[in-house]
Amino acid sequence: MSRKNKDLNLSVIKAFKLLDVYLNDKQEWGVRELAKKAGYNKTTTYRLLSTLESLDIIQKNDDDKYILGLKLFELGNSVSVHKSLRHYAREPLELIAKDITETVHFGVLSNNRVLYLNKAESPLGLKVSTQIGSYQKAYCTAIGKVLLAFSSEEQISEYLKQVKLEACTLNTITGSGALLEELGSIREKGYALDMEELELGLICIAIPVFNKNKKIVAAISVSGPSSRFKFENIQSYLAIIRKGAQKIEKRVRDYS
Amino acid sequence: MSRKNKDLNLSVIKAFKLLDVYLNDKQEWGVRELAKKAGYNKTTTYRLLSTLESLDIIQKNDDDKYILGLKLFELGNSVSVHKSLRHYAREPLELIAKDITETVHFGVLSNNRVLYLNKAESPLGLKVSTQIGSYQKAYCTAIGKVLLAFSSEEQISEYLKQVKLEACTLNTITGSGALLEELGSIREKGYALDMEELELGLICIAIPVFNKNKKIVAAISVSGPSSRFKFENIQSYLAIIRKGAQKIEKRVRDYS
DNA sequence: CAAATCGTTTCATAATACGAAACGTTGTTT
DNA sequence: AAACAACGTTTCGTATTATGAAACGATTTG
Repeated sequence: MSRKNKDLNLSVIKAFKLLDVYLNDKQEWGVRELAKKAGYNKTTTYRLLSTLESLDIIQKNDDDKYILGLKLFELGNSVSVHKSLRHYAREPLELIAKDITETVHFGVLSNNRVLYLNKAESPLGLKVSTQIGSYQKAYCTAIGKVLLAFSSEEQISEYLKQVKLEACTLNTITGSGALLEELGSIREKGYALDMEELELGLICIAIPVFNKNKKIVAAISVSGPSSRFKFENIQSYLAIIRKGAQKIEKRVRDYS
Repeated sequence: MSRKNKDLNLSVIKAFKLLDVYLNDKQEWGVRELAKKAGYNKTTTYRLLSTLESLDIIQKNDDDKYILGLKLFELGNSVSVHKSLRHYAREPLELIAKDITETVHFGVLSNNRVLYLNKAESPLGLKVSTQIGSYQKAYCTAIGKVLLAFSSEEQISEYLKQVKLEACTLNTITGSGALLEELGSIREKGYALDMEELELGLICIAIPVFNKNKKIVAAISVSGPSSRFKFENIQSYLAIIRKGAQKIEKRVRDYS
């Protein structure tokens, strides 16, 4: 292992790599399988897990499997970044979800991806279900495209430089020119659509949330299965979402 | 430093102790002040912070101060413990808060304390505001007393053995006998009141949430300033809260 | 009842975390 | 403008600690 720029604490990095495994796979692990997955010796893994357990970062469930602990829940809720945004959006999102009966998301751009800050789920059985705090590609989601569309030109060109537009479905926009055109169209219309560009059968509509300086601070999206999402409803959906967006905008006027 | 039962990874413990500081104090720190607060050498603290920063567990704000990072937000939202409870309670809490216009909390007992799993805040300016994921004393809060009251006899006597009933205000119940009597009264009435027992000027009312086996799984409380909380409203408050509790109970019938 | 698998412990060794001191910047005081 | 103070950051030799193969005891499985 070569010397890094700064000499970081390797044990700490290992500990968090273990936690990271929980984000990408299942939520309960034995020592040996987690060690294998993370690529560590089982003794090391055991000791790290024991340490994390002593801190309530990890805890054991009834089957003696290791799961993420409540201390992480506590720490996660103390993160101040975007805290007011998360908070202000909550009630309006709930009302939109209730009116439209589809899942509503609220997010911002963070490191070229959409970061979901909050959501309100559809009451129906068949629904989109995403994890708050998780990330998604921006270029093939309605919420991501609307966030990009109202970003500055520099941000958009930076995005196109850094992100590879890979096809997720046959509908995914994979050309820079086509995406720029789409973003222009979104700016004109004031909303974005995702017509099964991320996933087949999944349709979304999204609108921006601005601060008092007309700068975009976040976006709201509504997602549902193509079987329920009818074109004739889009205008009524938009009216409902805009009402929610306006409530949020009133509360985040000074956000930058 | 003497040898512990298990040899835990000290670096990992130190890293999380740093994060813990954020829970009890402010949310942005410089290296030296955080080192002083945590009791570590500034070089060690710097290296741990750098490590955590490389993992997005910590990030720097615009003033180059270290704050909790979005990776923690992501991890915290992935904690599976009580996840369904948190989720199911959300919309009903929002409706209660809207109807009563006071802050609503939803919590469980965890290690002899109340763990707040969710909340919905009062729309009013003067309001109670607690952090989701944080803890509070059980014996002097309405939500804690109702959770205790409907616990098993063993759990209650264990609680009394382990917890010291310290006075928070002049109204705090500090005697075991008096608390047992209060819990009995709560079981009879079906709800608990906190008449400024935790904090002067703060009044709460709480009711239990049961699963289909009539076992308590959580509780809902409504909290407000004594200036607004009138006795004549209690019955109407209870009706609203019970409606919300029933909605949650329908969804958590199988929770144990 | 033997074999396999689990979480856990041991121990000598190699790796790395450590802190005092120095460094380069920045903002403030004289 | 010079001196000072406080900050985050880097250096380097040393001492602490993390490491993993192997062994262990307990369950589970064939």
